[in-house]
Amino acid sequence: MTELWTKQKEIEFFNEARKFVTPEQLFYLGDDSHYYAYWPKSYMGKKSTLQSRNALIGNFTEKYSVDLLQDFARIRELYAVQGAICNEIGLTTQSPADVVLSKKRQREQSAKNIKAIFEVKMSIVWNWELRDNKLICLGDFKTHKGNPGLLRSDSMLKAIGKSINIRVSGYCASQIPIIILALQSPKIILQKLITFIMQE
DNA sequence: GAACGACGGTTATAGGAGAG
DNA sequence: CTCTCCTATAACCGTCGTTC
Repeated sequence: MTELWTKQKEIEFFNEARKFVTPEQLFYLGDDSHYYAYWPKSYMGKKSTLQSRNALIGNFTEKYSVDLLQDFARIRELYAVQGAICNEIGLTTQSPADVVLSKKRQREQSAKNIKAIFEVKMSIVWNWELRDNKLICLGDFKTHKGNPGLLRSDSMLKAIGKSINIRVSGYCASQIPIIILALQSPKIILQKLITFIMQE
C-alpha cells in the first residue's frame, strides 16, 4: 500500500505549489512577519482566513487519494478515477465524485461499473513556517487553530448531504458504498473497509 | 471552559442567458 | 457563433454565540 499521509507529503505539497503561486497565497503572513500555514494557538496578532490555498490543497489531496486507492484497484482489475461524472446517480460536472473505484477508466461513468464512491476531506495537518525558503514544522494539529475537516460538522454535513443526493438519485445508486475519506482515517480501517467492499 | 452549530469569507470553474 | 455577465457549486478555515 502506498504510504499514508505524512509530513513529507505536506512538504511535497508546499514545494509543488510554490512553483505556481506566491508565498502569500499559501501562508498567512503574521504581524510578526512570519509565514504560517495555520495560525498558531499562541498567535495573538491580526488574522485573516486564507482562501487561495483551498483549491490547491483540495486537488492535491484528491490526487493523493487516487494514488492511495490505485494499488487496491489494480489488484481487482479496477481503476481509481478522479472527478468522476455519472449523471444516472447525480454526479454532474458541477458536482462530480472526488474519487470512484470503477471497472472503467474514463471520467464519464456508468453506474453499473462503479464499485465505490469516495468523498475526500483532507488538508494540511501539521503547522509549518516558511523561513528562508525552508519549511519548518511548528507542531501538529493541536498547536494551531485549524480544525480538521472530520471534526467540523459543516464539512461532514456537506459530505453526508452529497451522499444522500446520490442515494436518492435512482435505484441503481442504492447499493454503491459511499466513503468519506479524511486524514484521520486509520490505515487498518481503510484496509478492512476496502477489502469488505471488494467482496461484495 | 469546552463543545457544538452556524455563518461568512475568497477564489476558481462550469454552464446558461442574452447581446452583438 | 462568440463574448460577456450572472449564478451555482466546490474548495477550506476562523470566529462567534449558545449550551452544557
